[in-house]
Amino acid sequence: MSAAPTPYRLAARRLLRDSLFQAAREELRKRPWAQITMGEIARAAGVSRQTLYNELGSREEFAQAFVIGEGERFIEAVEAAVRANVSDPHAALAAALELFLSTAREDPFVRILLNDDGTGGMLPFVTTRGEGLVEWASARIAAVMLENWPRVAREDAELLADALVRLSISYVALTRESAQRTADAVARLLGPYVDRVLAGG
Amino acid sequence: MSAAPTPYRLAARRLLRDSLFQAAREELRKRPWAQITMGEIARAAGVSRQTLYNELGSREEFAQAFVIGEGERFIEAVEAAVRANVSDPHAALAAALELFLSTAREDPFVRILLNDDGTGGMLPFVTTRGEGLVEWASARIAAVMLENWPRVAREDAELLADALVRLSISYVALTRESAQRTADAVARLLGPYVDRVLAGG
DNA sequence: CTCGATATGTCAGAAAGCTTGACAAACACG
DNA sequence: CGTGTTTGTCAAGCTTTCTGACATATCGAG
Repeated sequence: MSAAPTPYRLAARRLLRDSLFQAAREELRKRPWAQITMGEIARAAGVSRQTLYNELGSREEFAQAFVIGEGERFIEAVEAAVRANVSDPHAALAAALELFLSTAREDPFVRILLNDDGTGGMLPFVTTRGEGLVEWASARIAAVMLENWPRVAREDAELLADALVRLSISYVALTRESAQRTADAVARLLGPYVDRVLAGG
Repeated sequence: MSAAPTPYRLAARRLLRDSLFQAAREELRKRPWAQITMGEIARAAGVSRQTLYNELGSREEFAQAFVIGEGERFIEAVEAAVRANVSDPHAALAAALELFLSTAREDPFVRILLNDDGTGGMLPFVTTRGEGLVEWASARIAAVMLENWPRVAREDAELLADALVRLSISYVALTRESAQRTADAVARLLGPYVDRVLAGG
């Protein structure tokens, strides 16, 4: 059926997607999402409109994939924070969340997201239309948990990861306290559950 | 006729060439040039043999292009050294040469070149078959000279650059003294000529 | 509300690039 | 000297991208 694509093919594919996302990123610096045309993105990437549709499906799918792509920048740091605190799960939780919150707030793209006045921005793609993003991020988080704490049941890890991702998004969107205090608070909140699942049930 | 290629097309082209060069680089770590097949390079890059030939022409042309590609790593540092010494051309000359010699000697690929026992290595492609390399490098050097010292005549810059490139290659291939002393010596040797052409005649 | 303009999503056909299998010529080795 | 490998090239087949066109949906102006 689908034979394994050669290394070069894979790289070319990634290059294409990256070019399109890069183009979108640059357009987003100039005007909000609603005012950016699929055709403009394609043209800015130096590619035909059809190619964009072939690769990303639709405007909706493009936006979701784009948001997930932006998330890559954060998830790696988060995963590293977890791995650096394998011996102390509570600390890992707090560190990862704190790292995420503090770096996200300084990120140019996140700032654009937060500046959304509700008319034509990309905010829906991390909230109401954010299924893809949440699924993707929580799968990554659950994976890193299972990798580092093998005694945790898959179901438990997935629930925890899902909740964490949702809380993280919420706290980025609407900050009450410092990243530090927020992270500690969430760590206290979820600590008991963590202890329970770590004990194996 | 040849319409301007779009950004993505250019990037894809570069990706292809880079993949092929990368593959060659890795093969060269295992065995000498003469024992490496065009087919092996293509396969290692995940591309068909035909594509390699379409892109690079022939084994000979591939080797020349490859050597020039490796040269990119050095020429940038050299150009930077020149730009950092615009006010003192003698110092620029010495600094650039010294930088080139000392970094080149530590470079993995250059070491492979120097280990050539004469049977089947790539050494010819920087010496007897090095027209492409010398032309390319001296054009780059001449360009950076003309850019920084506009009073110099094109012809004079080209002669100087050509000689410098040839001397550089020779000194890398066959070192007598430290990079420092060699660079100073060459700077003394060519200093008078530099003064003359800088004076505009 | 309707009209006109623009954007989305899709399609078929042309063009470009990559792959495959084959081949003659050159070369290398035993 | 012959056998096997490599080089360089070709044609045919696929895949991907481009182009122009189209129906449909959406938005703004009058």
